[in-house]
Amino acid sequence: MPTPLSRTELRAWFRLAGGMRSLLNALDRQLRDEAGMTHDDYEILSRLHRAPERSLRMTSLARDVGFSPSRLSHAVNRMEMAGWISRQPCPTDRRGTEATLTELGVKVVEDASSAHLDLVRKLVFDVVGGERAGATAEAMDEIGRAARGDKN
Amino acid sequence: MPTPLSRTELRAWFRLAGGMRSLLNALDRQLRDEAGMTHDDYEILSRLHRAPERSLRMTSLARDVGFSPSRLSHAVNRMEMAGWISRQPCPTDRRGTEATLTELGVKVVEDASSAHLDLVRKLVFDVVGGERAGATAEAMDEIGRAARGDKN
DNA sequence: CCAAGGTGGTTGAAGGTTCAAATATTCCCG
DNA sequence: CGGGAATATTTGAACCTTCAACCACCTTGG
Repeated sequence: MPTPLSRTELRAWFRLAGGMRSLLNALDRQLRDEAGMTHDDYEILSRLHRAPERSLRMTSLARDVGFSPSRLSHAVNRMEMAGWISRQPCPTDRRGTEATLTELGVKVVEDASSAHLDLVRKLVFDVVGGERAGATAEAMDEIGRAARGDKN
Repeated sequence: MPTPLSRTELRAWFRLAGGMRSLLNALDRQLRDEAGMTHDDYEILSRLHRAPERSLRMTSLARDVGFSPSRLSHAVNRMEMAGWISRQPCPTDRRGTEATLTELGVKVVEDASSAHLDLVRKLVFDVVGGERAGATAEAMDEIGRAARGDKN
C-alpha cells in the first residue's frame, strides 16, 4: 500500500510538471515558427545528425526519441517527402531499414539548432545558472531512467 | 550575439530533455491504459477539480494548462460528450463560458488521481528523494516562468 | 452613442498520432 | 532442416491538434 504524497510534495510536483510543460511548449513553438518543424521532428533530425554516418536503424532511432515504431514511420515518411531524410534497406538484416540525413537535412537541422539551443540557454542556463542546471539535469536523468525502467 | 552552449551544458541539456520526455511518456501511458484518458485530459480535469466550485472560465483554464483556446474547446467538447464536464454561460460576461466538472467527472478524476500520483511518487520522489525533488521543482518552476514570459 | 478594435469562444479542414493488423524476415528448438 | 515464435517495419482508420476564419459581445475614443 503506497504512501500518498504530502501537501509539500504535491506542491513540488505541480511546479515541476508545470515548468516542464511551459518549457517544452516554448521550445516547440519556436521551432515551429522559425524552422517549420515540430520539436519531435527536431529530435529525430538531431539524433540522426549526431549518429555515425548520420544513419540509424528505425528501431533504435525510435527508442532514442521515445516514439512508437508506427509514429516514427509516419514521421520519417513526411521528412522523406520533404527531402530531409532518405531510407535504405539495412545491409545486415533484410527486415531492417536505415534512415539517413540527406545533405539538405543536415543543413536544415544545423540551421534550426543554433536558434533552438540559444533559446535553451536563455530559458534554462541563464535562468537557474550552470550549477543548478547541472543538478536539475542529473535528477531528471535519474527520473527518466526510472520511467523507462532502465537497469542501473 | 549569444554565447553557444559548452559541451558540458549540452550534455546536461540532453539529459534534462530526455528525462522530461521519458517521465511524461510514462505518465501518459499509465493514464491512457488505466483511466482511458490522455495526460492532457487529466490536467484539465485536475485543474477543474482544484478550482472553487469546480468551475473555470475557458480562457483561464486554457492558460492554466497551456492549451490554445481551440484545443481546449475541442477537448472540452469530448469530455462533455463523455459526461465529465458541463458548460454554462458565464453570468458576468455574456461572451464567456464556464466549464464545470460533473459528479461523474469528479469521480473519474479522483479515481485516476490515486494511481497517477502513486506513479509520480515512485518515479520522482522515491528516485531522487524529497530534498532534491524540491530543488528540482523549484528550478523547473523558475524555468517555466521564464518560458511563459511571466513577470517576476 | 456608435463605430472600430479588442476579447472570448467555437468550428472545419488539414495534418499528426495512436492502435491494431498485416508483411517480411530472422531466430531458435526439437 | 522445418516450423513456430519473435523482431522490424509499414499501413489504414480513428482520433487529436493546429491553424485560420468566424461570430458574438464588450470597450473605448471621438
